[in-house]
Amino acid sequence: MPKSDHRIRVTKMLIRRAFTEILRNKPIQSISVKELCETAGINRGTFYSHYTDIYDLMKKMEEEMLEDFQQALQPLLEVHEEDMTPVKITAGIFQCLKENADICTVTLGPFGDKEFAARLIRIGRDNYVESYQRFFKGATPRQLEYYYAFVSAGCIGMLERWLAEGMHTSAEEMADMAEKIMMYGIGFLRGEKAKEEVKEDYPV
Amino acid sequence: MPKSDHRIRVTKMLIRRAFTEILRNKPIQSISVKELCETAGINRGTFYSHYTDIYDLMKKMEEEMLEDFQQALQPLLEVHEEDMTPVKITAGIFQCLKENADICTVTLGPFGDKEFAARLIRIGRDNYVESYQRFFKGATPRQLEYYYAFVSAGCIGMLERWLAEGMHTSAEEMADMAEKIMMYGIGFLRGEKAKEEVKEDYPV
DNA sequence: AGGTATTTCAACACCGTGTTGATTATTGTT
DNA sequence: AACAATAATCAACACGGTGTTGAAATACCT
Repeated sequence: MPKSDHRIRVTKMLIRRAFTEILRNKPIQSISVKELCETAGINRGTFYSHYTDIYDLMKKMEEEMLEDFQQALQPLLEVHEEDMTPVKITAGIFQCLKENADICTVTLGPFGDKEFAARLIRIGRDNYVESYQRFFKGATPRQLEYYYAFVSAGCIGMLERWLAEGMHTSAEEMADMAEKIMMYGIGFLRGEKAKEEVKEDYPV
Repeated sequence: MPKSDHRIRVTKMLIRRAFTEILRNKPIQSISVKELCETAGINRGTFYSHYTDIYDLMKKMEEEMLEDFQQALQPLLEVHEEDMTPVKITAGIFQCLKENADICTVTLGPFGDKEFAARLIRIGRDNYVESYQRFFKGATPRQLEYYYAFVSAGCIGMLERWLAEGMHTSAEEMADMAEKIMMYGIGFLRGEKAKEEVKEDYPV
């Protein structure tokens, strides 16, 4: 039982390369299987033996990226050492997305898939929300809900802008900005005077 | 020259009603003109005399919604009285979207159009950014850029959640939450202790 | 080299598309 | 009420992409 045939890997690679290639100048809804196979240089029947349609292809590509993402996130969250600050975790996330930039730029781009961003958010959600929940006992569940909705979407928004600008800023700097905005809101633009007041209350 | 034929308005109404109806349980990419016309109860040729395809229909619907949106926003931004607080403006925005809920729920929903949300953001952008720019002289342009990317996407995220939950929370409360998160970040969950420190610095 | 798995190729019926021209129905105007 | 103009309907059409088939060719792994 050969778990990975060389031909299959080549074929999938060709398909995916052609897919991201086409997706650069054309929205996904106007990509046909025929066109994809022509630019990939493979037979149309071969495509159908791996995917059911274009959207199935996209879903599967996203799936694999998310697995990478989760795998990269795991060690960051497990290590409970004192030098594992929230900023480092966030930086790790940015770094991971930078490494999968080819997929992320299209799937998070203007023609991208909203559901993908939503799933990206959900992964972080479970890990963060409970520590927030436990900590901010004064806050209502609804407030927590909306706070999370805001900051998660906000991070994605920052991420999209980052990818759109070619990721010139370092992952660490991005993480630092994201962290500060989440912590201090607009105070982020005024420096970090409020930092010390909040620091000791923040859950690790 | 009859500027508005009764038949046309009826037809368009039927089309749009059927469109939002179908969009409730199915992504836009799998909606065919044929299916749309059948549920709308009109001839397929009639559709093509008004729109070129499904996406053209969506774009035109969004267009009209955005005009409404901009019109509703205008008076809020023009009035420079002291009782026109940022919260009231934001509340006005939420209220406007609530009134166009039928379109917004689908176009901002999981199967919605990313570009629509992006345009919604851009409308507010020009108005807000310059006042931020003028005020936060210490901040770099890039920081401003990313701050705006974060909070605009954050507001949309909150909005999506709001629409998804049936808009039970009042527009004012939503606006208040959004405002506080933008201002104080996670401090929002801890009450408003930091409020006074920042207030006098915030641009009207 | 062997048998197996994958890709290729041509062909097929099927369905939605976008357009056409003729016909019918509805509108605003006189 | 009668008119011309406009809009909606209908049937029909060519076109192109879809998804599947079976046989032949090719590449893989041991």
